[in-house]
Amino acid sequence: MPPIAAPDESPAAEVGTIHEVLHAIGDPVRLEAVRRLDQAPEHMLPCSATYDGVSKSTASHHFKILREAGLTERRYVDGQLHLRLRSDDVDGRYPGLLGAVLAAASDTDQS
Amino acid sequence: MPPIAAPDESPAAEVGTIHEVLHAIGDPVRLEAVRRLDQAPEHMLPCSATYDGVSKSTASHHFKILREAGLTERRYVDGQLHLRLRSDDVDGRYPGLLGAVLAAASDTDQS
DNA sequence: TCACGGGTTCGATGACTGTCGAACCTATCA
DNA sequence: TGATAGGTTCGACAGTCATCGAACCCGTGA
Repeated sequence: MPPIAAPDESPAAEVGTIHEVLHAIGDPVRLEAVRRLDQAPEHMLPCSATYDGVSKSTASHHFKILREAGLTERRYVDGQLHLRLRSDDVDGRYPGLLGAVLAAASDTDQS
Repeated sequence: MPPIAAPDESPAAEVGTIHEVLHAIGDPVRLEAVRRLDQAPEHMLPCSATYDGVSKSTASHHFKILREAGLTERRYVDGQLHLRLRSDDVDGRYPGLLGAVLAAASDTDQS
């Protein structure tokens, strides 16, 4: 079954301002979610696979921030809600930003 | 007179973690300061030339955050305290990050 | 239809953070 | 030496924000 947009998510939000984007990835939990999405097939993961160490409700709050900053969107895959990183859109708006941030975040993760 | 390090600033701090750096530039006042420094000769400006719209004490608080994240250092030039952006060090640690962030910040500034 | 897994919203809370003015510090100059 | 410009530290404060559990919502399957 191909990815289906979540009900309230067509069309996707615009990529936010640089301030919004930096604020969104400036939180460690959110940066980690973005990093995992970036490394996942089709940049997509079930929500629950994007975080550890916080509660479901805290995670949900973080998802909202990422979504509203235009970094992610929601998709139903096989009946389960996934997050997809909109790296194409973000890269179009801020060339090189995600790459540099994620390279740094991955270095940190491996150290 | 060549730039002299401020008294408590030899050696310069290390460039901080990606979390620290993103947090530092995630504030609009601080991002603007970094943007101005990036565009200044030798990436250096008098402190007072790096901000508008906040008080001296607030600015000083922001300078401290930038400095402790390893993004800037202090220098006396002609008897006046300047800030210098350590773009070489930051670029060495996080290649492409500053460039992408500042390109985005400059786009925003010109719009 | 009911149960369940998975995610969202709400309200509360404590921690964090940007902000300011006052007092202070530093370098410079008359 | 005293004054000044420019920056720092301190304390206070209001607003923000990450966090949580409870209640709720949604999609799915028995």
